[in-house]
Amino acid sequence: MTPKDTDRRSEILDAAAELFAHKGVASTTVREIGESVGIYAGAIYHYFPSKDAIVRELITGYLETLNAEYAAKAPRRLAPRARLRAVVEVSLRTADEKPHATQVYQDQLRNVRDLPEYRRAKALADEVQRIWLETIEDGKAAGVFRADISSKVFHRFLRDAIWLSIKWRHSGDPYTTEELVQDCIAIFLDGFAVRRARRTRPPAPPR
Amino acid sequence: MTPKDTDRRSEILDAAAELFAHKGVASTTVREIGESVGIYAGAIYHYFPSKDAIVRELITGYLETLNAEYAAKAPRRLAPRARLRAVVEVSLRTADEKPHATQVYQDQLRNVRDLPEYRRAKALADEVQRIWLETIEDGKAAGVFRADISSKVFHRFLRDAIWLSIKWRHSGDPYTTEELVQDCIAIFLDGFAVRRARRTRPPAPPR
DNA sequence: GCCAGGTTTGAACGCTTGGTCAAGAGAATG
DNA sequence: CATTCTCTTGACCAAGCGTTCAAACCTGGC
Repeated sequence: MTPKDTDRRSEILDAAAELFAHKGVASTTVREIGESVGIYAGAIYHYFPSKDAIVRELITGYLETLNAEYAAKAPRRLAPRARLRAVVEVSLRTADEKPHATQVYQDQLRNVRDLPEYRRAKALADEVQRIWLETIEDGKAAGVFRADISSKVFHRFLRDAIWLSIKWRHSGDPYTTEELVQDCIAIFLDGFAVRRARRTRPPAPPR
Repeated sequence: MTPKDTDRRSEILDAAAELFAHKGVASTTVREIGESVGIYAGAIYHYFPSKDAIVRELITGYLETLNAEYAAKAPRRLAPRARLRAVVEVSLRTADEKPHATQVYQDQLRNVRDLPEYRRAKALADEVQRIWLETIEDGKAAGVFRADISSKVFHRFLRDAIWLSIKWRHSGDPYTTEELVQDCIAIFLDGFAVRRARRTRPPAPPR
């Protein structure tokens, strides 16, 4: 039976991602990964040098595609609001297509970001953040985003809301990614309050 | 040396919370907890029947104070916008005062919510969610929140943004909790876009 | 000085873990 | 049929885990 040959590797990667996402990296054993692919644990070490190498490849791969997508779909030439929308859309779509890797990334990066083996992952994560902040700052400079709220705070709120959406979206959901993007932009840019008159602080006091 | 006597128990609880929050429950050993209190691992079992009992007590205690605070500071008689603000403020303040327990709660509850030992924790978590949703629904009914965005989605975005703020706030931050509450409400209710004219969808199409 | 009882020790137990490895299975090639 | 090579097996570590427990330690009251 050799319908898939070099596929074993990615089969292991997928199975590991699912298990890691579902019950955490630390409490997933190499034996479980093997079991869910239908091989013994020892065979896994034919494809990967260690359990941690699997985790690392998952995280790095995820961040690479994310960055590539940002570059392709959210170039700087877009107007800030459109670019932010594109960034949000790419983030949500990637989370939707690779939910397991996304989750592993969130759960793990904080614990390992200072380890030398993860230097590349950290660099990629920094680049992701750079793009977000650049988009927000450009929008402020253009006068379309509020200058009275810290870019970092806004970035973190928005990023966390997006990243965590994978935890509550389940596959059989009729709520599409497109709708989610729509609602996300609606809430974060225009607010959840019904618009009657000006309600709170005046926009962008000069300072 | 007996300045604190029955305090041993809470000393263990605090030390465990800090370790759990910092490196995860699974990869924190009972020996480490003991070490950080200055006793041997065995002695911990004089106060707690198991490691899991410590986790459970942390989570349950956190959810209890959170619910009590909601009841005290965000009663239903408040107007929806004020009540939502109060809920946000209580959540952020509790996260600020008990950052470790908050983090353990976030990291763990998803993994254990169906275990019978955690029935009480699950009930408390459900009550927390009930209060959030009630506040949002009341606001929609009163016409001050947008009816064109799902309450669940808004709740989840806001909740996740708040819960995760503890991950990026560090103790020496000059950014106060009061400011954070302010910015949080500003973003989520009024939006990050500068208000010029109506920008996107009309408010609350009847349906 | 002595006792009683809560508290701590320190070693041990049973078990699981990530990782290793010599041996072999299986197919493809010649 | 023999050779070669990739992939898999299954037993095997050493290390580390949560937990247990008899024995020792303290400390306050008599």
